[in-house]
Amino acid sequence: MPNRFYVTTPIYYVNDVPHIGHAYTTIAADVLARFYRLRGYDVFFLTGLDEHGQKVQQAAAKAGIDPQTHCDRLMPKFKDLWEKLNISQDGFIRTTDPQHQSVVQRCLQSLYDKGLIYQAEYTGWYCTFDERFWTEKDVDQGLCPDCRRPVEQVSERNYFFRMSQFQDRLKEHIHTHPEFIQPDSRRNEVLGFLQKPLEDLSISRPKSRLSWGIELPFDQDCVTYVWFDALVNYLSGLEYLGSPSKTSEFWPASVHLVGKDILTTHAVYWSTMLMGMERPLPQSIFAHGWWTVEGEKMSKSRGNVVDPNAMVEQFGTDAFRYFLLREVPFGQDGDFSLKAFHSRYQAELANDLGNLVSRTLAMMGNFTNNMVPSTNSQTEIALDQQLQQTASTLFEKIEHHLHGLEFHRALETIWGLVHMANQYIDKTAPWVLAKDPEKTLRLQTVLFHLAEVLRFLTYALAPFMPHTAETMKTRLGLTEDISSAALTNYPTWGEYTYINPVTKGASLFPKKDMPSTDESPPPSSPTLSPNAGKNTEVSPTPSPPPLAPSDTPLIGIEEFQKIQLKVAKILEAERMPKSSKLLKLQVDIGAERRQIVAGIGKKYSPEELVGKTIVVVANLKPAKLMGIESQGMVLAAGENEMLGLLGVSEDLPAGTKVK
RNA sequence: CGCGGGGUGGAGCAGCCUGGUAGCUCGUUGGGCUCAUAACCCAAAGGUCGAGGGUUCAAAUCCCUCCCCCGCAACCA
Repeated sequence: MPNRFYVTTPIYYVNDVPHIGHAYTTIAADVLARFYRLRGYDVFFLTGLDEHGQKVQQAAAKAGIDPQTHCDRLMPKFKDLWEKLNISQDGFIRTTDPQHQSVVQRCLQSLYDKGLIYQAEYTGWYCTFDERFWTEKDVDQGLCPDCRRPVEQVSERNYFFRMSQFQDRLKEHIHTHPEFIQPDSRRNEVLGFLQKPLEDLSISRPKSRLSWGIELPFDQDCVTYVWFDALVNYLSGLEYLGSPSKTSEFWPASVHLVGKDILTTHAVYWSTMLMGMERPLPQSIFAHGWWTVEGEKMSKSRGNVVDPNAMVEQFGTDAFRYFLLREVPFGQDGDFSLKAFHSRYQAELANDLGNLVSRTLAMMGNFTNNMVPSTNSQTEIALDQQLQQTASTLFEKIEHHLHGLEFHRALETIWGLVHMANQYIDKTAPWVLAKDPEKTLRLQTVLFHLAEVLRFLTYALAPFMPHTAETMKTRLGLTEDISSAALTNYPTWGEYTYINPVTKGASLFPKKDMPSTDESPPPSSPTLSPNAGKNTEVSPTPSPPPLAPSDTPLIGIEEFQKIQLKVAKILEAERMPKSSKLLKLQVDIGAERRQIVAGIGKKYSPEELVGKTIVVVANLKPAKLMGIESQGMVLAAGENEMLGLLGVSEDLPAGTKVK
């Protein structure tokens, strides 16, 4: 009976624009899947899309199409990207698949039948605009903490899953299964979360508020809430996308890869759901880190979201895959910078690996007529043994590192061999041997050793850089299959008989100029809706909803004239205590003096502001900010982040009207 | 005292849990080589391990205090 390996990515929210975060998880899963296939395991690799929920419903309504059509239109951006990134998923699930929906309903029904789902009245503060509930604590003076509109107290019928029942069992499980939640720091986080009493989980929404979802089998007025729908994909995908005979054999999953933001959901919600359904828990849930971009948090408003498509165009699929996994340990946060990418590309891919392949094959072309010679054991020396030794232990090490999801260490180890091969060439100096006819046997031995190293590297790289491995295989004239079950046993040094000529070919990784930063990718396709709300946590990096200009209604001139803008001079400025953003300003607006609190403290220091001439709204209703009254508002540019104050180009006196 | 992460040669990091010659990559400098994608190989220089105090025969590592940076939360009239 073959070993089995079942790996999943989260299902991504279809309304999101695919970015580096999505690519990261999926590439990692792909490497694992490819590696275990190579090792002869029976592998199932599942990824897909979460297509239900409010944001989809809204976006579709806005586009004037039905939600399913909307999803069908968006789906290819993910599927195409996975193709481009050489992702070898065995199943691509969509939560709108009818089969998925029926599995979800079956799960709901089984929990309901066991008395694990009950109905209750939920009362909370509801914001109609955001269409969401807030807790007592969130609500600020009767206003929605998000949009500052008034909230109202609303009660609605809801179904709850008795999650609280499983709290102790879950804690126990985590304690007795150290591998269950990884890395360790995350495990502690979850245990910390479980210190507090666990509440029951709301799993339904009335159709009146949300219709785009899966109907509860026991109440046609409700749909199930996103989490229940989404998490069940890990079971349902197996059931109808996997080969039927294998369904039961693949569960429990070997590893769920998730972003750190959705760890609790998986570790707690999903685990307790499985307990309720009397299914075994996954062997492990691994939470990886997040990427910043050039040192900054990735966000749409900053416009620094990395489009994987653009990276692939610039550096190629394999280089992108390599960089993501090599740059940062999988459990940690990392920074994506073009400079770092370029530097690794140049040094490690072009110079170390690419050049190794190139110089080796060139020597075979020059000295042995493009053939791999055979070794002559009599001429072997300690140096050769050392190389053999390192190559022969390579796969054990890779397997060890991949078992712990230490992709970067696996790659580091592979590059250790690359490095050693380059040293070997230098020390053996084949070009010197080639000049001396008496050294022909030794030359052949050296070149044979180099061929073997390249053959081993080909296998080792196959899961990480499938295309490169394929090219190397062709160049070396290998006849072996490097895609599946080829490493059921690790390769043995010297076992392979080279019969085909080698071909040098073009550079594996041609040198590149440092790409200019302003060569940013074009904005995403106009059919994409910019919505990605907070309830889309199945995707690794939910983005804040950006402003949609088209939503802003036009106003007439008379309305604009209600706003009284004036030129003002800053007299004093000081920081508000305990606030990083707020500054308290005293400004002169001609006739009077005003105190204004402004959120510009990140960009400006109080000292540099004094004496500046700015523009303020003079007739804004006063408000209190952190206890201090603000009698107006300064005008500044920028979306989420304040980028600059508005001034006037002429030196105008304070109080001048602006229109 | 809101939560968390971090401060180690020019840059980016490892080491810290389980005290005992401070390590890696890049960069710099010098050298070697000419098979190769001006690539490769060797060597050297460069560090009060944020500050102070404590424990110890011994502290980057353990304990206390302080300073600074970065996320999150709050704040953005």
